[in-house]
Amino acid sequence: MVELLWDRPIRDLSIVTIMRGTGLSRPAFYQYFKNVPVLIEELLHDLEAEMHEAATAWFLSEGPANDKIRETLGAIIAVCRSHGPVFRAISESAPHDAKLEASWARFMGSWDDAVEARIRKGQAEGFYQDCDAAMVARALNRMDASILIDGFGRRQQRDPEVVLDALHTIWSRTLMLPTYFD
Amino acid sequence: MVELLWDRPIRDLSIVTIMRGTGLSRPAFYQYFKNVPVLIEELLHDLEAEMHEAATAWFLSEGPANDKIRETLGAIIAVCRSHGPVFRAISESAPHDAKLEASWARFMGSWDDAVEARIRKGQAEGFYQDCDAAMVARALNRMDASILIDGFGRRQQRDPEVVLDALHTIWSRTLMLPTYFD
DNA sequence: TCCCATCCCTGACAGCACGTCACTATCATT
DNA sequence: AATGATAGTGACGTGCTGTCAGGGATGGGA
Repeated sequence: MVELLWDRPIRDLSIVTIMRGTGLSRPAFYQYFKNVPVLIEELLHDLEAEMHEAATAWFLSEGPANDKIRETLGAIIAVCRSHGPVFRAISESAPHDAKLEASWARFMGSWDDAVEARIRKGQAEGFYQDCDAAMVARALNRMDASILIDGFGRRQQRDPEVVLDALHTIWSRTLMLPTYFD
Repeated sequence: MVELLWDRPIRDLSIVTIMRGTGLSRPAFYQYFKNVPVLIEELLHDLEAEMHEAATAWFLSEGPANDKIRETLGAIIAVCRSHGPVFRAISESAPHDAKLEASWARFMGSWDDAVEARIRKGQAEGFYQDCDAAMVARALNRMDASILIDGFGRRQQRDPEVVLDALHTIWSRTLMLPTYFD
């Protein structure tokens, strides 16, 4: 099914098309998964650890850590380069299933909390500019999610360097005090 | 139907639920619209002019125009405060319909082009910082879309001032040379 | 007043995808 | 060889979509 997601839009993801690749019949699907949204939810769960691990560089850093921001964005991009279509499937399916919507909101919410906390820490230390940490964290996270899904959610992907540069530009100019630019 | 969108998630938007409010039967829907995605596409078309008009303050401005950025963001927020659910419906339905997906991509693409052009102009004039104008424009636009739909896409909306401050913070810090901050 | 043509609307139908269930085939164990 | 468990399927009911032939109401003309 993940193979399908690389080339097909979400609207082609019926249980028939999923099972077509397996040589099994449609009802066989229900012996392994409750339904498609639950399957997608499991894929999200599998990726959650990998994503959070990718972000530790900045989350656990001290000081302005502008290079850590770049490193973390790069690691996140790397995850999306190999699993982008899964994230696309999750975000596009979420509005159509209550449980998946809740899982996706919780996933994004945990990022919002972590980023907000790290921004507050940098502000308290005097390295980051003043701003509404909660709302800015939310906005930057939504930007990342949209751009990553847009750029790496299907087979033909964008140039990772270009995306990294753009995101890092926005993150660092928003957060860093000009003094602490590398 | 727009009334429905204020309170119901997109998954509740069947033709039966749409027609329930009209006192007419389900087939009557097809006398006025080809299908639901086409109806949504018409709503998008109606909003397109209003949105572009909201952004003229910055697009047509000269110089750094940091206040025009804020004014334009505020005007866009105002449109979303009254039509947010429509934008939510469009963005959430787009992946499930090829034509609507194309319309939505074209709509966002025209914003990307306009913002990119304005950034380039500011850079040429020496008021805006150097950056990949195309990719940064795309990222900022995706951020706006996500945050606006998230914040104003249903009845219970966020505080517009908080959203405006956060977005303006990110836009201005990303684009402005520190010299030209108001 | 009566007729009829036009338009708006509806009941009913076929198509499609989903989720379930009773049933079968296969295979390991005794 | 008999038995039990497990994997897999055909067939059914449901809900939604899009279409179509038919039924009323409305309004102009004889």
